[in-house]
Amino acid sequence: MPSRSDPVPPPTIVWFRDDLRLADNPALDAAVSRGTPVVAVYVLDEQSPGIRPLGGAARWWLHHSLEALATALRGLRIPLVLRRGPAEAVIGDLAAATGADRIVWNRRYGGPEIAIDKAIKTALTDAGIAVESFAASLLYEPWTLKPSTGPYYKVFTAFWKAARASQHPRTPLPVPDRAPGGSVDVPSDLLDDWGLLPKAPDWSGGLADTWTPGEAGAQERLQTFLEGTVNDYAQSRDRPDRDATSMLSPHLRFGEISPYQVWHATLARDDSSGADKFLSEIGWREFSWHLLFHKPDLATTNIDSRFDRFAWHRDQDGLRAWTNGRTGFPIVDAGMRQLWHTGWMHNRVRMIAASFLIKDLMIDWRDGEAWFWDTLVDADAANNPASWQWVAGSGADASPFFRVFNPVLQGQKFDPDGTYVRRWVPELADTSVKTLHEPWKATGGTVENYPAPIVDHARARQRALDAFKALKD
DNA sequence: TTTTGAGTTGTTCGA
DNA sequence: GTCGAACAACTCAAA
Repeated sequence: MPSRSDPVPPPTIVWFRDDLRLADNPALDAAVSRGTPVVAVYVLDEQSPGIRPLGGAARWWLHHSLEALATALRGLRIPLVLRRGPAEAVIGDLAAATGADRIVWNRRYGGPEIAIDKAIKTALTDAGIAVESFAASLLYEPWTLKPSTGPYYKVFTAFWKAARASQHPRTPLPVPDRAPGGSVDVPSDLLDDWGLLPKAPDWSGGLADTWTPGEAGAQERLQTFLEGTVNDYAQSRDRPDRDATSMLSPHLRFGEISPYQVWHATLARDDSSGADKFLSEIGWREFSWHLLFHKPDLATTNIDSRFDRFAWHRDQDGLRAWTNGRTGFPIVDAGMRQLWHTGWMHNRVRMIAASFLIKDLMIDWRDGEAWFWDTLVDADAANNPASWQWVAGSGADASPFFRVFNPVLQGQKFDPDGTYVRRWVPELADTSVKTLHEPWKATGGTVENYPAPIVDHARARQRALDAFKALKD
């Protein structure tokens, strides 16, 4: 037992970033296991070079997730210090103020984030403070998988095959024990002062109705998914009218749950083809980060540079109709309204909506990516741009240019009863299922309050095929 | 070095 | 109604 006169040992700082959880958190685990006081910090960094500011929906999520994290950490006797500013300065100040002799974090994989972390590591090490980092948010860190030819994987199937053959993901760590109490008392910002929540207008009601940010909410979502439809997942995942997907994406985005936890829980529950399919979606997340690591400007630059000369249409009216969910194509509008209301859109509908923007309207995929970045609760620096480039055909392993989704057929195929459309487009609630996905064919030709289609899809498709075909010359 | 098989998610057309 | 082919080559990754 330490006596009163013992000097307080220097604390360890745990820097939380995209890993807002206690369980399976290697950095936190390492800090607590030292047996000295622990200080946790989260830095809202909107100033370091290259950092992309969070979108509105993500800011809402972050606020609630940090609240949950602070509460959970209190149970471990660890204070969560909130600081705003450029990370290098903030972390340096905090290390000095606390007298910490060690700082730990879980690694990040975006270009600017890697540069920041590297600079901080150098500065702290030079100052005699130990730095240790861990793998926590990816099963396969981007540099650990390399094809026998070429610098990185550009085809998902090969990537995933190599990944699965390389190693089995480690077993998740439990929630650590309580840290020893200490007299570390560090001032913190007030979360409310960060202004992460929307005001005037507060558009977050639909988000609050849909989600429970935080580690407990993430675990609950995983359990619900695993108890339900995993074995049916391969078939049902494409149906936006059913609750057949895990909806774990925002929890994974903020690291409230780790892919290791998802991996092991899924396999413990089920080893069917549904589980396999679900895990391959985890694989797509890994693949996107693999791409971002090797292409840090993924959000701004076409992987296929031929697309640099493509004459995207500057169609403000079209873009506005799309963002507002008023294109006149029910499945597209339903998706865009689901996105606005809940901060999330079903994967199948994301593809349809993205294809419509890019191919039917010929609007730059970056405009769509930016809208999703602002409105999705799950957008991250890798998956959002990688997916948009995939639909555009400019990305790795991309969709061929002649693949143009037909919003009517897609609606009929994946929302056959119209349950999804009726839910999100109330103007169409009473429309017969026969014309629900092409309401311009309804008796009378129009549906009250619902817009006429802003393009003729057949003609738009041909226009897109011609334009994209010309790219290869 | 060269060869070979393969590549998330579609649509349309004609037989 | 159903089915296969065409759509466009090209690049990737492994043998």
